[in-house]
Amino acid sequence: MNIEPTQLFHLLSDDTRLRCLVLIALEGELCVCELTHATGIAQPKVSRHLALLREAELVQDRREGLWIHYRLHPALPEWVRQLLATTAASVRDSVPFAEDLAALASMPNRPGASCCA
Amino acid sequence: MNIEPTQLFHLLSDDTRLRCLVLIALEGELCVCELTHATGIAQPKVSRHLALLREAELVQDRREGLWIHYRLHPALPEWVRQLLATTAASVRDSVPFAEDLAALASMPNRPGASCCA
DNA sequence: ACAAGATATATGGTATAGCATATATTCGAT
DNA sequence: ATCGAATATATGCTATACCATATATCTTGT
Repeated sequence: MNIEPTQLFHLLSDDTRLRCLVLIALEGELCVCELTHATGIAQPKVSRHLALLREAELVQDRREGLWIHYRLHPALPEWVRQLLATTAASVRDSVPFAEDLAALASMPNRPGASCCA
Repeated sequence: MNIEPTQLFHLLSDDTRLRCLVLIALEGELCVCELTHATGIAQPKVSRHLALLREAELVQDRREGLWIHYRLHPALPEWVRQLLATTAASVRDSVPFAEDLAALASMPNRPGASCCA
């Protein structure tokens, strides 16, 4: 992937996209319903913004039955990965990110890897 | 300063602003005519974008005679400073940033600190 | 048939560009 | 000292392009 810096920053400049990306960066892999539940944002809106992140190859999707899981794209350049980590670490304790993480943690019936012991 | 992450990223998502910020981050302090010369962007355009960066307190200006020098704002949070450094380091060898740096280096009569021995 | 997710379209708001012009500061001449 | 010109930078104004939202609809898998 060979994203222009300005394009990267533009993708990060939207609330819906940044919240989803921070959650994905911190949790590793999340499906749309988890992102929707965590943020309280309408599903079509989440889906549309995830599509933009996917088209730019910032995230990669993986289907598993009904669910589609999103994770950071494996081919992400190191500086982008580092930038996302720095950002996620610095915002995870402030609104709305802390609330998103809390809502995600208390979500019942999560489909992802958080299933068993 | 207490900038919202999305606002920060929006400011970085414009070519003119990012080029100016990278130059300032790498050079320490630059005046408008240096930024104009280095980038080849029209002066009013540079000025207007610097004003946006100044209003967001990403940069600080200092008048010295005719010249107004811009530097990164001293009160910048550490993670923002780190993010800018990571970004600048990773783009400084690619277009258009490398050309900007070269044009700046070969600029005659620079007003800044590059004066005397 | 139902559930999860994706997409199309219309629309309203906002950012940007470009030109012209305004302000500030210095310098030279009288 | 004052006036005027020149240089550096900033700002009004307007047209335009872009982006995000919302609603409805479509697709895919069980």
